[in-house]
Amino acid sequence: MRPSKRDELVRKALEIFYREGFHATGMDRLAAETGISKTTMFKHFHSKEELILAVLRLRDQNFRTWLFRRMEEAGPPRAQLLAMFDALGEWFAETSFRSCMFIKAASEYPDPAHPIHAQSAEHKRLLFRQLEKIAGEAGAADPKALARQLLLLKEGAIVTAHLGHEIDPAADAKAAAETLLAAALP
Amino acid sequence: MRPSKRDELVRKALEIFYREGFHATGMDRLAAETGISKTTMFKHFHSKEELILAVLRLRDQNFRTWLFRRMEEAGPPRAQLLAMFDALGEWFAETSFRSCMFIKAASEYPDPAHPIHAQSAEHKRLLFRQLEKIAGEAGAADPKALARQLLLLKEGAIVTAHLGHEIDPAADAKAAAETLLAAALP
DNA sequence: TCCTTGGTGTACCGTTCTGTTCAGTTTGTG
DNA sequence: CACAAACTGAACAGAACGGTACACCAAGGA
Repeated sequence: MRPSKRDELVRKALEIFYREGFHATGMDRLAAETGISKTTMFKHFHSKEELILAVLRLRDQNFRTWLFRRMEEAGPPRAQLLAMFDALGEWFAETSFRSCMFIKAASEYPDPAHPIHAQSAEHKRLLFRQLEKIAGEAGAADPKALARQLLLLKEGAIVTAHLGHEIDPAADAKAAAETLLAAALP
Repeated sequence: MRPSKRDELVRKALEIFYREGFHATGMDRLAAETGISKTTMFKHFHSKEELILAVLRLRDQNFRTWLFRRMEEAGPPRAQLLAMFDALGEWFAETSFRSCMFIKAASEYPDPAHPIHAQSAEHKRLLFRQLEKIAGEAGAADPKALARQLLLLKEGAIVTAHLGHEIDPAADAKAAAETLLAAALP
């Protein structure tokens, strides 16, 4: 039962930060909504920034696990790449969807040298690595280039789903991805 | 000389909000950095939110004027669509580049019903309309669909340029756009 | 000349921010 | 039972937050 409060705090803080934003959520409100005393919060994390970094680590784990699992279930590499957009579509359809936590974090901490910004960038790099690997397995002549293009569609779809007027950005992205795959795969 | 202070305030606030973020920039700091007294600021805008909305209106004007001019200079419709990504590349290369102001605004005001969020969405819709028009002139069978796909690449490139590790997201987006255009145009 | 309009400077209001202090209470384990 | 670790509530700093009050100044037009 040792680190349960800590984990509980990070999990609940993730929800609240994701819903309300980082600067807009004070530590007092966090304590009130989680039911965890401020004293305990600051015993586990010496600053709000440390807590945010822990939240982003958890989000990175959860998101990559979820997405990669969904992709793997699709079978062959080419289908895996397309399955990413089906997974995105399900995510966008959730009522709790509020864009990508890392895009939001980078928006609120725009200085690239800031730890929160840097850690958000790291998440994107990990996604790229995995996509590059699958693109290679699919037989792409330039797996890096294909991965970069597919990720552009992914980020664009996320932003558009949050901000745009479009009905189904995930479907648009998938259609575009099919065109790109047709051109990049043998 | 009548409304010069007001315009000056909006212009300078735009810079600072863009660089630092909305929540992170207080009205006191805004007054200090612009040299305009807080009294005057609150005489022109009755709240911080009103000022932000004025800033976003200015940004929308500036950005659309700049981008559409760059595209028009490229000549025929197909070249115009591709020229968008060249313009993005120049923007990303500026040292002051810090992502898209509207994506950031929507990140900090995540509730879609919030005026700031809604106005940011309106900017994206105006971009879509223009792209749809050009896609139609270029002879696309489905101009709406093509415009949506190209905008996904644009948003993705912006986010990646700000957050990612990639060297030249604008070039990646342009390459992908060429593939999409080849498939969508006669 | 007078009077409006736009701007200034400074002090202030109540609230909220991150972070701390301290005395006291639970809780699992030897 | 005893002990240490974890946790709590409430109060408190000091700064920053959005926003206001008030007295004053400069310029332009009637």
